[in-house]
Amino acid sequence: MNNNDKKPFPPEENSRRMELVRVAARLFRDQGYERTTVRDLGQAVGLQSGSLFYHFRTKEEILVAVMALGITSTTDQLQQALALARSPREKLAALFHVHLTSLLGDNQAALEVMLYEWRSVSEEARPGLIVLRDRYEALWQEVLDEAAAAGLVKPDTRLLRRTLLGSLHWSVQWYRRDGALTVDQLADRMLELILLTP
Amino acid sequence: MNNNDKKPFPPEENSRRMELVRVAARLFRDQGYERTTVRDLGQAVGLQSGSLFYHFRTKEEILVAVMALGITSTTDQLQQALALARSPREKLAALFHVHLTSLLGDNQAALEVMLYEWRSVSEEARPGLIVLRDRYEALWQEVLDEAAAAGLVKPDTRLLRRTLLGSLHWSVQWYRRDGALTVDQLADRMLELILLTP
DNA sequence: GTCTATAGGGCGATAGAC
DNA sequence: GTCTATCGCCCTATAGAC
Repeated sequence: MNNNDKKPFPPEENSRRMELVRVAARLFRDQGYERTTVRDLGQAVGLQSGSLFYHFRTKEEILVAVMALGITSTTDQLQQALALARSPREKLAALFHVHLTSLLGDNQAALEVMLYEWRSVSEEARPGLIVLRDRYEALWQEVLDEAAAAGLVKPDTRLLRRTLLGSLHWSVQWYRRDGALTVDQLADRMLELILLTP
Repeated sequence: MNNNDKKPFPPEENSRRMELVRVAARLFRDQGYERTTVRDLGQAVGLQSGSLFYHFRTKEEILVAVMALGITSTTDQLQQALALARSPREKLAALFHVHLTSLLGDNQAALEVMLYEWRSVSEEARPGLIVLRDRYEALWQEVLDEAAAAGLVKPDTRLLRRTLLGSLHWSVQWYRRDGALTVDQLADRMLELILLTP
């Protein structure tokens, strides 16, 4: 099976392809997409650079796969957490905890690549990723609207969504895992900053 | 005069060099530093690519000059605005207005490059830029501490500084100049989101 | 200060053997 | 599915003329 008959964002069931995507996520995050060569990537997974092009048509296709993984797996985690939450307040907390865990936790470099490598995505590939991003942000919007209706946060929820996501995204620039705060503590304190009722 | 006898971050008095930096800022912001070639830059200023290296030793030196310009000019503007402000509340507003004007206004691509191209800066060049960034953030910290003492914002000012700067930085990803909000209106509404007393 | 010309190397991607 | 070998291109930076 070659990749020509794949849908744009398959569930990455194929484990070899999935492994490549995970390794690429780390390299792209650490060095940037443009600075990471296909030779770097091949070496990191124990392949010659040419062999990568059996699994992906282009280097950009790898980037798109990384970004799609980052946003879909975070969306999945958020959906699971929201299903367990039993109040607007708990749902609100889930937004912060899932996002920061995905961004700062030990498993995921992919979400960070999603946030910081948009400029390297071609016009053709953008729409598909935007759909995935919008789906994630729609979950945020729902929860924030519910929280505002319950008097937990200020009512300007569209701007609130954008500012909060900006705050969380930026945490990768300064958060240190060996610092004073755990990821969960950070999530709690960031939530506290925007709550109207302590 | 060659560039070998220049200080690390001169006031960019030389107007030819300054022009190069301004044009580079726009290209680096729009295409990214790595994707922008010295040929692109030469063409944009009407020079052959080789001629650029009379003004700068390396391409990276251009990036560093852009980033230094972005942060120092924003710091200057903030200092001027703070000198005119006559209350903690006015100072707080100045933080938002200056930052967003610098980031989203018509004159500055340099600050955006400062925020998003750190990965391309060599280890040797980073410390100098970090000093400039810390100077800017120290101004923020002072004003936020004063605002917290006056009961305007929550008291966790170190985290508040980081989350607010993240919120503002992220605005470049979604703000549209032809949209419903002017930059000043946006600054007011973002400020409103974190004020304890309306 | 800017030009022409090019050195010297790295890049993404392909072809064909196994 | 992976390897070896390599194509053709583009990159930053330099040398020397003007």
